[in-house]
Amino acid sequence: MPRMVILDGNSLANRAFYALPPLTTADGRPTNVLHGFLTMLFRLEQEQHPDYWVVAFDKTKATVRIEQYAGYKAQRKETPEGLRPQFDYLKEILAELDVPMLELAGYEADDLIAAVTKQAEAQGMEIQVYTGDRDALQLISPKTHIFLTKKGISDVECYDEHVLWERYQLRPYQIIDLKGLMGDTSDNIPGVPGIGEKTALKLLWEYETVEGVLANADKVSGKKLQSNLKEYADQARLSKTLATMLTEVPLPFSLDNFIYRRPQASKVLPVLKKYDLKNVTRLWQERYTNDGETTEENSEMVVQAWSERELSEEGWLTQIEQWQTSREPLTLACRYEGTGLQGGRWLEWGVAVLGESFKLTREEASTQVIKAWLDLLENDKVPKILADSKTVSLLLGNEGTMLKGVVLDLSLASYLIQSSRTKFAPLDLVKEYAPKQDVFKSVSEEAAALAQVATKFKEELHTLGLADLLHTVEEPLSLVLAQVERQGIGIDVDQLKHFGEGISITLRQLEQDIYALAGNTFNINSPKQLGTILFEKLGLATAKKTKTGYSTDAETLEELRLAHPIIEKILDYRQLNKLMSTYVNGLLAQEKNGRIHTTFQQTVTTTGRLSSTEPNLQNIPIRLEQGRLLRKIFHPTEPDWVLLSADYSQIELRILAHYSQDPLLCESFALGQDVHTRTAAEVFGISLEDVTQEMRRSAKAVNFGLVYGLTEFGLSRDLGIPRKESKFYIEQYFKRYSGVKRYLESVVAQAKQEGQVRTLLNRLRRIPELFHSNRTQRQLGERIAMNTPVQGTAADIMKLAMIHVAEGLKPFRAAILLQVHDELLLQVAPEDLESVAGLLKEKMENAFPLSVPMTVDCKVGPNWYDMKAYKPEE
DNA sequence: CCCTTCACG
DNA sequence: ACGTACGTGAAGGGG
Repeated sequence: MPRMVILDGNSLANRAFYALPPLTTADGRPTNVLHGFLTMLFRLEQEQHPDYWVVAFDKTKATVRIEQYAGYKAQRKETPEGLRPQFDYLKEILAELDVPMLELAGYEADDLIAAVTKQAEAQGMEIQVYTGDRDALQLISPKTHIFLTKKGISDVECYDEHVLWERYQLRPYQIIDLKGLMGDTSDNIPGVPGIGEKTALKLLWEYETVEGVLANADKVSGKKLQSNLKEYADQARLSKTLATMLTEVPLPFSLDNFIYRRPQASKVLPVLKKYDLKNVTRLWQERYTNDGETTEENSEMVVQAWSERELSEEGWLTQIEQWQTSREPLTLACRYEGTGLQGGRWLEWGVAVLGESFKLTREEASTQVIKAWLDLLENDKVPKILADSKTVSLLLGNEGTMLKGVVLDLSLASYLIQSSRTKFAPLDLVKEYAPKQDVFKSVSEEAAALAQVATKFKEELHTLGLADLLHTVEEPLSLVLAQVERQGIGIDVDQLKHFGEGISITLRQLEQDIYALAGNTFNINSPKQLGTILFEKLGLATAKKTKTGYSTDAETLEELRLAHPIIEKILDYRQLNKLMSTYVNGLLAQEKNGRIHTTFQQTVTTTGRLSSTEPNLQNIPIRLEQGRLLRKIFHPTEPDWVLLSADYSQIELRILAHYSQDPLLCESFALGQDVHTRTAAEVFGISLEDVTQEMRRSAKAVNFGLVYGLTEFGLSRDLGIPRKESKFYIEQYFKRYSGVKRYLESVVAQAKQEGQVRTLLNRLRRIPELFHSNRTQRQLGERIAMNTPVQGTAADIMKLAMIHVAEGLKPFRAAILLQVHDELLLQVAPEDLESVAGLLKEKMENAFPLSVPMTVDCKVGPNWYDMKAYKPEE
């Protein structure tokens, strides 16, 4: 099917103008719109390969709509100074690019777009409309998709009938009714007073159209609303008319004028140069020179439409029966409501296998078919491929169903292949190999597409040596995480509220004190207002750092502590306010039945660590006593059980020792010494007994810095010492620990050669920063190269340990509650405490033996605050 | 929506 | 001369 891409020139130019900083040529002509528009154009051309394309522009004189309504667009501001000339520049460039343009006296871009869309549809084309204007959603059809700019300009979001329905529960034709009711201030479409988006949607869900709403004005709830609907009925109908895009535009030529022609360098490069468009030129060259075209065409796949088979009830039962024994992998797509534990419930399944696809809908299937289907999901002999299996298994769990037999989780696979990715939804995964795929028309098409890219993912996993990591670590771990999330941790709501009340009282007092000291009230939480008070009103020492104003962070304030009594109050206030808003209120908002269930993200970090959200339970305060007290509210979910924690001691330094094989560092761990004291002794050239607390503190900071990629700046800031001194420490360190030095240098060297680093379990991180044009970025790249193998290996080992622990826990009354990077928190029945602690220590220490010993320390207590060291018997 | 600040490993 | 420690998530302000 030929593909037509239509761009709304005015809307996109406006977007670009406001989204981008005011760039200019050397002689001062504005060019930000050119940058934005052309970047988007090139990207779209590369990803979509249009067969036809056109940019539509307004030709505003005496539009048809002004005849209908004098106020139309009356409110619209004059085209801003910097934007107007850019339309001419843009048209000049588009002409050189051989991109067809369309404008017609008396019509807006909108109407031209509608008209072209209609013609193109009639000729059986697939149409994509790019615009920032939501009005265009009315054009959506099975053949027409709308790409709305999100933030900025080149980031777009594809809307089809399904997406529209999911967002608004509206059909495309209702978009004009929506506008009719709520109006549009930017076009000065009045709508009905008092009706915004929320109300308009509610009315349309009930009565479908403006006419339907007006006819039922008596029935709607709310007196004011009723009278407004009656009073402004005509205005609503007029607004709807104004919002309707005109399709009956006399287009003077055929669509053949819009056939895509490949731009020619001889014409394009001069005009890009004329407007100083360096970045755009670079994009152009990447796209059209050095045979980018051919290699890309070769690697790009197109998803085939698999035949979709409809099954009768009998058909389903026999088919499921066959799948139960065929051993053929089923690729599954699941549509659901809610999110995992939060009210997750499946609605539809897509199944793809052997070139055929199927759709199972909850509403339509008989109970018998559903039962057979769920049995199939629970059969671990039936191999399954799907994306984000953790969420799917959690939502199935809500209704007592298990998901077993997952042999490939595509989201996790994609994360290992490209850990810097941020999107892992099915469509994003498919687009990775089939960039032309913009949308799934059905859940069965989704499954078929996933099945086809699954092959590519498997190839890629093997090429990169990541299959083992996926199958032996990430996939089994996702099952463990699902259990942990469902389990949740116990929390004492009353105690938390009480804690919050205490804080509130102090907070109110501090607030009053601060206002008194400042001489007036202001918003203490606003760095901007606070900066004004401190540095202008009170005239405190000129701010140390600025970026978008005065810096008021704790580090800056700490230096001003003695300068004014208000500083200390503000620091206290900040600390307590953080506790109150993030922790007290944040946790209370998440509590359900005395428990909190976090979500562990397994595809977020670039190093392989987990992250925790909604709420984040990996950053519960511990460093300061005031915050640490909060840990009292976390307790086991079972009465009389206890919390058991186990944390790796110095795991990252041990990994560094293993990698570097530095004799001193290895010896230190082999002998079970305090590694910071030993480091101090080496750096200061004294015996262990002579190391002071101060020296140990310095050495500890050096050790800390090592894993981050040590810098003089960082160390001097951390220890509050001059750069000279930190430089000295680092030199001394590397003199004694020359193996560490050699190792770190070799990691960086290898990373620069390969553009990537790996962890012990082969986890991969690419480091484009190493080749960045900016020196700071390149240095960051070097630190990443030093840090990632260490941090990532620690993550690998912990993940492996979690899998072994979860397995070993089965005979016992115990459960994992949390993972905090180098710590596991469990709850255990007292009678199993000793066995479980022994098991925990054993599994964690031996998860992946290194050339230096691993040490795990256990603690036990009734809550997460009152934890006492616990040594299980051997 | 981006920035600042601050909580953790 | 510049600007930096590595990896995260949440809340609040303000454009």
